[in-house]
Amino acid sequence: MAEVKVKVASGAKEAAARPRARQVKAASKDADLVREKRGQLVAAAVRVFKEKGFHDTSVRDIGREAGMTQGTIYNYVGSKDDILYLVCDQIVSEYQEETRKALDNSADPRTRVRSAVRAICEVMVKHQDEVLLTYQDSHLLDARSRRVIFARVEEFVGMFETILTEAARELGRPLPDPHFAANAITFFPTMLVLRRWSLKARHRQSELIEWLVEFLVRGLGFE
Amino acid sequence: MAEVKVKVASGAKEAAARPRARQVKAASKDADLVREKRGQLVAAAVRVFKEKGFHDTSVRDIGREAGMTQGTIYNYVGSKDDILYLVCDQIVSEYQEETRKALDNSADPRTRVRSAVRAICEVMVKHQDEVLLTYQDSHLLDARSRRVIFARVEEFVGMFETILTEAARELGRPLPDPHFAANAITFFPTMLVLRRWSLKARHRQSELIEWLVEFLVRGLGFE
Amino acid sequence: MAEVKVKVASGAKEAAARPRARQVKAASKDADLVREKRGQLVAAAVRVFKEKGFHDTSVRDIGREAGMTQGTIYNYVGSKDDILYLVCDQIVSEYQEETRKALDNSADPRTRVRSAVRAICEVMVKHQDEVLLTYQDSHLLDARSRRVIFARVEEFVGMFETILTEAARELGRPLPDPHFAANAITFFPTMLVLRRWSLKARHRQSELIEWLVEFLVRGLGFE
Amino acid sequence: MAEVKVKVASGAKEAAARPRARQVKAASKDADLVREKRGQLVAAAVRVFKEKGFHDTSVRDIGREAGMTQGTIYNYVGSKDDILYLVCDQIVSEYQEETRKALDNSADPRTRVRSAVRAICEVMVKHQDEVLLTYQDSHLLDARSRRVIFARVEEFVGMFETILTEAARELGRPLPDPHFAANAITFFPTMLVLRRWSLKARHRQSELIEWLVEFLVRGLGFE
DNA sequence: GATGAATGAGCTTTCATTCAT
DNA sequence: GATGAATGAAAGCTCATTCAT
Repeated sequence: MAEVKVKVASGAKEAAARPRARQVKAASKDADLVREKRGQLVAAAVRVFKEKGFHDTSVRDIGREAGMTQGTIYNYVGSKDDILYLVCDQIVSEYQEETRKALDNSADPRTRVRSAVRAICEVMVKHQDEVLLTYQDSHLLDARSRRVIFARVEEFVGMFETILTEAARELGRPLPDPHFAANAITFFPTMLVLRRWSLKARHRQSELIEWLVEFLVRGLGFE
Repeated sequence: MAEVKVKVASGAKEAAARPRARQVKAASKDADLVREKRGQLVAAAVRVFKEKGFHDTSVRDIGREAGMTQGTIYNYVGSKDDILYLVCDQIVSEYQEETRKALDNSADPRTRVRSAVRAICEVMVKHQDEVLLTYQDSHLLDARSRRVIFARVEEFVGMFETILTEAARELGRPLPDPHFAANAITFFPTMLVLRRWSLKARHRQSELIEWLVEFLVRGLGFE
Repeated sequence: MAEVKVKVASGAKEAAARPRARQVKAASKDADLVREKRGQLVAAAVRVFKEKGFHDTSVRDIGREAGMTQGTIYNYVGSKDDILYLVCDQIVSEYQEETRKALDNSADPRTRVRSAVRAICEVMVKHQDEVLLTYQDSHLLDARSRRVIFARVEEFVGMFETILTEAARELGRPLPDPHFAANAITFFPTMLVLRRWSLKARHRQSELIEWLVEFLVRGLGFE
Repeated sequence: MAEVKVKVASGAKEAAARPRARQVKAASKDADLVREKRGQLVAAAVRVFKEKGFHDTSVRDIGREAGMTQGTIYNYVGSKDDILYLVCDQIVSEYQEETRKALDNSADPRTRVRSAVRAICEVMVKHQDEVLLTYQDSHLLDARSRRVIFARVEEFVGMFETILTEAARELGRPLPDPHFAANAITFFPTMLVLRRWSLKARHRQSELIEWLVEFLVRGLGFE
C-alpha cells in the first residue's frame, strides 16, 4: 500500500518549532484531496463524538455522518485513533486561533487583561461542546498524540504568560508566578463548560462571563 | 431469578432527599453481603479504571483485581455500567466526606474560608487519580446516573455556598453571587489535576496550593 | 483475561529436550477441558484445511465444523495462527508416532531397513491428506512455530540416521553421509503425496510402495 | 468493456496439444502490449510472492513492484488468481526450458543419465525460491489452472521417461516402471529445496548434488 | 452463592475489484 | 490505456452477559 505522511495543518507559525508534530498516514497521495476529505471526516467525527463519545462511535458511524464508507475513510487516515487525534488537533487549533484573533492589544494593561480573559471565556462558550469533547476523550489518545496536543496547549498558555507578565510590569504589580497565573486564566473558564450543568440552571451566560472576568482579575491582583 | 434493589450506600443523611437515587440491581438478597462485595468490586474497579480507563477495562479485569469471577460479579451488580456508577458515586462521596472533615470552623471568617479552600485543594491532590477518573469517565454514565452524581456534587457546592455566604456576611463584604462563588472555589482546584501535565514540571505541590488559596481568596474579594 | 499457557501435548519423551516448545494461550484454566476442546478444534481444522487451505478457511468455518462458536474457540486458543500450529504439530506427531510403532527391529539389517522404509511409505499414504496439508500450509506458520515443527522433523530424521548407521555397520557398507541418507529416505516417500496426481493414474498403491522401497534400498547401496 | 482472451505464452510447441490451456482475460486488445505488461507483472509478482507468499501479497504490492497501478493491472489480467496462474506457468516453463537446454546427449547412456539428473538438480538449486513458491502456492490455483500446470509437468516427466527408457535399453537393464522412475528422478531433487532447512546446515551444495546424482543412479539400477 | 464456559453481536481493519475521469 | 478513489464484503478478535452446573 503506497503511503504518504501528511503533516496536520496547524494554524500557527510556531508549529514548525513544536516537538514532533504527529504524522497521520494517508493512502492517497493527493494532498489537497487528503486535506479536504479529512476536513469532512473531522467535522463529522466531531458531531458524532459530541453525541456518543469516541468509544461508543464506530468508524461506520463516522462514515455515515461524513458520507463516506469505511473503506474510503481508511484512504485518508490510518486508524480510528488517528481520527481522534485530528479531531483534538482541530478543536484545539480552532479554539486557540479564535482566541488569538479576539485579543485586544489596546493601551491600558487592565483593559488588555480583561479583554484577554473575556476572549477566552467567549470562545470557550462558543465552542463548549468541542471543548467538552477534548476534556472527555483526549485521554484516549496514545501517549505521543497526547503529548503533541498538550504541547500545543502549553504554547497557548505561554502566550498568556507573556501578556500577563507585560501587564504586571506596566502596572507595577509583579506576579509571583506568571506560569501559574497563565494556567489559571486559561483553565478557569473551562468551568463554564465542565460545570455547566450547575451554572446553566441559575445564571445567564453574559453574567457568568463578567463575573468570571472580574474574579480572575482580582485573583491576579490586578484590580 | 429473584431480584432485590439495594439502595446505594451513601455517606450522607441527605441522600434520602436526593431526587431519585439510582438503584442498582442485585441478584443476591443478603443486603450485607451485597454491600461487602460491592465494596471489594468498587475498590478493585477504581484501581483498574485509574490505570486503563473504563472502556479498556473488561469485566474480567475487574474480577481478577477483586478476586471474583465474572459470574459472581453479576450477582451483585446488574451491568458493567452499574460498576461505573458505583465507582463515581464512591469517589465523589469519599472526596466530599474527607473534605467536610477537614473543614475548620474556627472563629475568624477569613481563616475559615482559607482553610476551606485549602481543604478542597489538599483532598483534591490526595485523590487526584480518582478525580481524574471521574472527569474522564463520568460522561459514560447513562443520563440518570449522571444526574444523580451531579446532584451529589451540587449538594457539596451548596455547602460551600453556605460557608461563603456566612463569611461574607461576617466580613461585611456581600458576595454578588454566592452560587457562582461556591462553584468557583470547588472547581478551580481541579486545575491541579487537569493541568498537572503543565504544572508538575514547574511547581512544587505545596506552593501550588498556597498560590491557589490566595488566588481564590482574592478572587472572592475576601482579602 | 485470565490466561494459562498449556504445553502442547507431544507424543515423545524427547519433547522435553526440544528447543522451546511453543506455548499456546488458553483462557480456560481447566487443562483437561482445554485438551479436549483443542482436540475437537484441531480435528475440525484438519478437515476444513484439507479442503480449503488455511487462508481460505475462516475461524467461523472451523467453528462450524467443530461445533463451536468463534467466541468459544478463543477460549482455547489465542489466535487462528495457533490453530495452524496445533494442526501441524498434531499431524507431525501422529505421523511420527505411527511410523515409530510400525518399525520392525528384527535381526537382519536389510530387512530392518526395508521395513523402516515401508513403514514410512505406508503411514505417508495413510495420512496423505494431512501430509499434503503440512507441505502446503506450514510455511504460513510464524518463524518460531516453524522452527519448532522443523526441529521435530529433524528428530525424526535423526532416528532414521541411527537406524541406517547401525545397519550400515552391520552390513559392512559404511554410508558416506548418514544424515543425507536419512533425509533421503524420509523425504522420498512424500513423492507418493506430492506427485499423486501423476502416479495415481497409472500405478497401484502397493506396487508404488514396493518400487519405492527397492529404489531407496538400492540408492543407499544396501542391496 | 471489450474483452479479448489471450493465450498464455508458453515456451514449448507441444503447448497447443495440451488439454485446454487456460485463458486469461485481458481488457486490452493489443496482444503485444498484453504480453509485455504481463511479463513485467509476473516478474514483479514472483519477487514479492517469494518474499511474502501469495496471500500476504496485495495487488497493490504487486503493482508497486511492477510500477503499475491497480487499475492498470486489471487491464492485463482478470484477477489476482490469474497472476498466480501466470506466475506458476512461467516458473514451470522456465525451469523446464532451462533443464532441457542443460541436457547432454552424449553417447554413453550412463553419462547421459547422470548429466540429466545433474541438470535437474542444478536448475532446481538455481531456482530454489521459485520452486518453493510453486510448492507452497500452487494449491491456491483453481482446479482448472492446477490441471494445466500439472499437465505441463507431466510432459516434462514424459521427456525423462523417454530418456530413461532409451538408456535402459542401451544398458540392457530394463526398467520395470519407467514412468515411476521418471517421476523419481524429477521429484527427488526437490529435496534440496523442501528440506533445505535440514540440509543447508550440514552439507555443501556441490556435495549434495553429487550424492543425489549417485543415489538416483543406484536407485535406478544403472550403476 | 459461585463458577466459568458459551454466546454472538459488534468492533476495526484490509483488500480485490470497479469505474469515472 | 492509465489512474487511483471508492466500494463493501469479509476477516480476526473481544467482551458483556447468560446460565447450567
